[in-house]
Amino acid sequence: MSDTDKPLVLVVDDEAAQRALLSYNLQAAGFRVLTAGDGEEALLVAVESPPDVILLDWMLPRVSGIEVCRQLKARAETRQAAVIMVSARSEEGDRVRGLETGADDYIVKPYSVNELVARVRANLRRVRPVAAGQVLKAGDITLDGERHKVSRDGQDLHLGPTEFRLLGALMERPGKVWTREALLDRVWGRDIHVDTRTVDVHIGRLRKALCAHGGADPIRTVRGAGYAIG
Amino acid sequence: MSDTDKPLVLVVDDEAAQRALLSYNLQAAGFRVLTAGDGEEALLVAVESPPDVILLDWMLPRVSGIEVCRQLKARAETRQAAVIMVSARSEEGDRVRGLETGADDYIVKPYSVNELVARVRANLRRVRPVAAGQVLKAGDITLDGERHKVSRDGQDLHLGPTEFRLLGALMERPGKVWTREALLDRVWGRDIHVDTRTVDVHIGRLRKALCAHGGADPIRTVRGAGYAIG
DNA sequence: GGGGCGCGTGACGGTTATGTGACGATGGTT
DNA sequence: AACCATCGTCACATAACCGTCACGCGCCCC
Repeated sequence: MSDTDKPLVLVVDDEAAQRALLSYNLQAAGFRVLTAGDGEEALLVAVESPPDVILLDWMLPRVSGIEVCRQLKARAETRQAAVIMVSARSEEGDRVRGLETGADDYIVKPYSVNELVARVRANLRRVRPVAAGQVLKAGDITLDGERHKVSRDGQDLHLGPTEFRLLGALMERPGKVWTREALLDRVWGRDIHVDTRTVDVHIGRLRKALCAHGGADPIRTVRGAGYAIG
Repeated sequence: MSDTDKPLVLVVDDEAAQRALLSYNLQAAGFRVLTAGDGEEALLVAVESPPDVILLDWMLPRVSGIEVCRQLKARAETRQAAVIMVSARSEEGDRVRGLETGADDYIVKPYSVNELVARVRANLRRVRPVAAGQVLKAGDITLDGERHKVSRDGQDLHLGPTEFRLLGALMERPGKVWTREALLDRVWGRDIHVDTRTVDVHIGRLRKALCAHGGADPIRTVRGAGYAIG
């Protein structure tokens, strides 16, 4: 139940001891953790159950971390995950190459566990504020990312999964006008073949849910542009 | 629709791999991307559909990047685009020569994709503030590109999509007198066949909207030339 | 002063974007 | 197996918006 809500971190490292250490600490910090011992396994696992954050060791047997990162960023299921490259070297060249392939952050060994967890949190908050369990507010609407609950004026509301994610996206930046394409990217995932009008329908359902106990429509339609909240 | 709103970036590089990498990352960052493999192609493409930002490799076959830049800055269609020169060398001399020919920015290989995207964004803010989500002010009028909101003296105003874009164009350069043709290019998009008088009508509607809550007409008509704001 | 020209503007028909109810498909649960 | 919730698509209605026209006015130049 509340287990599926927790952010999912994938740890990719060829040393079992390292995997165990990170896994333990990350779980203690409230994340679900998957592990993989090499690049191929990492790709399989990541596609199977797409993580929110991926800790990727630079040195991997067979397939290099850099290549894994490239492939992760090329797949629809894993593209929006935050990738943190972990490296034993500190050369600037590697750093540059790591970021070039699309890594979102970079951490150099040796590091403290606290620092690592902090980095994971920071990236998570950036990529998935709702999944990070933050509480968002816009006007009289409150969205609890941890409990997956939405309330208006104290009244709890019932939303479907898609409506919840849609509202989450809108509330990440109250006032910002999202195009339908941007919302499809954010809520449905990239290159999912879904008609852009589907957004309209779900906005309609979301509106109905938000106004179930009365109150004005909090969602603003901007003709020719998209939708915004607040 | 919202597609026309997205900023357009032209990538000029003779290496296909480089073009693909940049293209992918820029698209992921929300830009539309065109590519060209040499200087001649770049000029053709740029005139055909004028980009907002041009990434121009220094080393190009046949025509040098510096020459392409000069020609781009000499043409009306591409003059207002931001040109970012990309160079493998780091000599100060080249940098100076690059900026002398009219390049707006300069980036040296190797660079991280994040850095590059940041540079593109920065230049875009200068060239296309509204699409970049900037907030523009002219007198007592405020236009918020991200929220698609216009207010005067604190009062929110309601504008149609075309009026919004029209006001955006005018406010990007307060005081500048725009010809009707220039506004048609900018607001309606080129290769749209629309009567130039249509501009007048929309200026009229815009005026009405801007003065809905009182205040003087902020738009100045320059007889025989066009319109300006501020 | 008169004519020409450029501009402002109200009206109007056509087009487009959006709201919304209905429907079948899907997958999980009892 | 039947039920329930949710999803994506479609079709239709409607309201907002657009582009054009026509008319009238004021400015400018002769």
